[in-house]
Amino acid sequence: MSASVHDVARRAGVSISTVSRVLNDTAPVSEDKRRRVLEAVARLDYWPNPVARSLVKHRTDTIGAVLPYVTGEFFAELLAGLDQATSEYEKLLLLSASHREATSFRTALHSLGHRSDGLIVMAPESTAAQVLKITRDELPVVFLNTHVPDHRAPYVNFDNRGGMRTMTEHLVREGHERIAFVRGSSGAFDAEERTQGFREGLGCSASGTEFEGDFTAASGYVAAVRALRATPRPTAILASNDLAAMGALRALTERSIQVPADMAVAGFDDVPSASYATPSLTSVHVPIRALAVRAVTILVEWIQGGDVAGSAHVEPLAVKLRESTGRI
Amino acid sequence: MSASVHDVARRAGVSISTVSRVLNDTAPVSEDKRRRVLEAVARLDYWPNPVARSLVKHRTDTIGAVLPYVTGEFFAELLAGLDQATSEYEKLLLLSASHREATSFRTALHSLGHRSDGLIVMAPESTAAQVLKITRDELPVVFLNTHVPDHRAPYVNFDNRGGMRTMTEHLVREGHERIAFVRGSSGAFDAEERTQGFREGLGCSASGTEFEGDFTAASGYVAAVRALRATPRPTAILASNDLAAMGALRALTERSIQVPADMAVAGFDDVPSASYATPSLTSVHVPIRALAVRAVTILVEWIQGGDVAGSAHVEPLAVKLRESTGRI
DNA sequence: TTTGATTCTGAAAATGTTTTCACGGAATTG
DNA sequence: CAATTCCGTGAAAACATTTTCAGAATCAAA
Repeated sequence: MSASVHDVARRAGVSISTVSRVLNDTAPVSEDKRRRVLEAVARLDYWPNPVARSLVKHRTDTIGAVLPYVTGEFFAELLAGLDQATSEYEKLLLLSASHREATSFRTALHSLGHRSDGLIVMAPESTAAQVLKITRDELPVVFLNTHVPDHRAPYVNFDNRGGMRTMTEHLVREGHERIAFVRGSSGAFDAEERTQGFREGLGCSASGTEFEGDFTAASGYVAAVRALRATPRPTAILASNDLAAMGALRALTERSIQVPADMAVAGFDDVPSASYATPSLTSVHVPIRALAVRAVTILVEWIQGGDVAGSAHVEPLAVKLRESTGRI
Repeated sequence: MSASVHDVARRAGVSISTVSRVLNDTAPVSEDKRRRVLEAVARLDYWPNPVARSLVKHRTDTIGAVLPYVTGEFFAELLAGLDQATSEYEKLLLLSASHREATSFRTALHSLGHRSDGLIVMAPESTAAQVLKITRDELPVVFLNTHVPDHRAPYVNFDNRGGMRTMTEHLVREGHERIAFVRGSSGAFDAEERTQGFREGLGCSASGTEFEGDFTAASGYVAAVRALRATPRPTAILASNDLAAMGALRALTERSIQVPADMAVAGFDDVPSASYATPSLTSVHVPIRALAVRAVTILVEWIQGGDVAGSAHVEPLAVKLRESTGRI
């Protein structure tokens, strides 16, 4: 068992209050005793127990993150942002992923509640109101890529709809009149928004065919195969995310369909490997890492007593053109 | 402020001990009082404060993970495994990444120490002894992909050397006599092992040229460019990980070098996107997700009092052949 | 010299739980 | 019927800190 304040106090010949005062620099202590305390701390290799500390200070120096899942490059980037920001603010990151159904979501929020000073919640398949009903304003919550219709809490989103609209408009402008669209997971807020954006972007000169999908490479593969069988055949495949686009790309290369000559392909997210695909993948760039940092920054400011009431950010997204849609 | 045991006890007209007994089912309580307690709990939406609980029980139901960084698909898979296993065991995951230098490593270990019941440590650039010197046997530590020369602690590794040796041998057998090798980060245990494996696999009939690298796509790109200039030109590029292999692949496609016809390419890790690259990437398959699960399982067993003294696992690795080395 | 402020210090309270202890009453045993 | 066991219960201790409170000592000002 490791040393406690009492051990340090005994060894230094002072009271535990004095030890605490030295360690936290919270009140003047005579030079003599300070030296003795410090020496005892070093000798015993004493580290204050953060649990006891949290109990009395009502502060855990920990930030909780509730995510739907953690696989894929998109989440790797997201986590990298969360990790970077939290460690910059000298906080720890308490992770609770794999939460898609409401019940596990609920328990996750509760067990993270007292263990962290605030939460970053990404719940594209849920809504902010449901989350806030559980935390009941007892805990700062900043939402990330989540629908917050009443703007009741700070959030950091990106323009799923606008990004996809811009991408679609670009394809139409490039002369594509029939575009196959691979949808994302049904029921997910961001997937719906992207689908909306696609429809808006089509305008009146182009027509779109939508295929089921769930953000996986497999779903993109299947959609591409089905798209190839359609008559007349579409000239472009636009997927709801890069992973699905990669799946589509694979289906096409396997069948020796030239990309972009015979079929253009585009994705969404612009994950790192999009630029390393062959052909490199045109995608809607989402600076998710920076957005995660931004969310943490807002949360930390809130925790430290700052006013973040109106902190709502919707990042505009731009298209990153690459080989898979031609005319690099 | 949320309700405490005292509030529940007062409302139910019992003592706090009784409330605790009902909630933890730790001693018989009369049916009448049990009902009243449960009703008060529901009414006040009471959730026991886990911090206070941890303080007295010396148990946090949290598992700490100390990682060198969190970017890339490899780490996404690793985290997915950690997350999956911890949530299965109803534990939380406390993450502390971005630790490569010894000093931040030290503070990370200390602050994770009292906040978690045990640690999963991946420190390829460090050694187990250094870590254990800090935790001083006060905390269960299971190592993942880390050098534990004295087998003093349980670890879950995979055969970096053997995997790379097998891959090299395969290339040699396929007729490659000059192979360019892209090294991983110097100083990292796994990088060194892979380099060793490459050298061993060459045998006497083939010759290898090694290029600097650091597990990034950029380093693979640069190495490939340099390899192309070498005379005589190598016929295969073998990278220390898939990301670097993707970078090499990119350099080659940009220069219209046919893969695998003009140049074979292979990687290590077999990340999900390796199978979606064009051409799909031959790689040494590392079941990192399953290995992470295994590490957590060992740790949890240890925490629950099991005997894990001899738990050392080194996963043998197999080569996954794909298009980038021909003869799928 | 007295007053008042300032500096330093330790005892004790507080944080929100679980667990130990002691005790009364009921049930069981001889 | 006495002795023993068992069940149900609340008071109090314990966990490892920080913080409040009050008191002692020192020092400056009047």
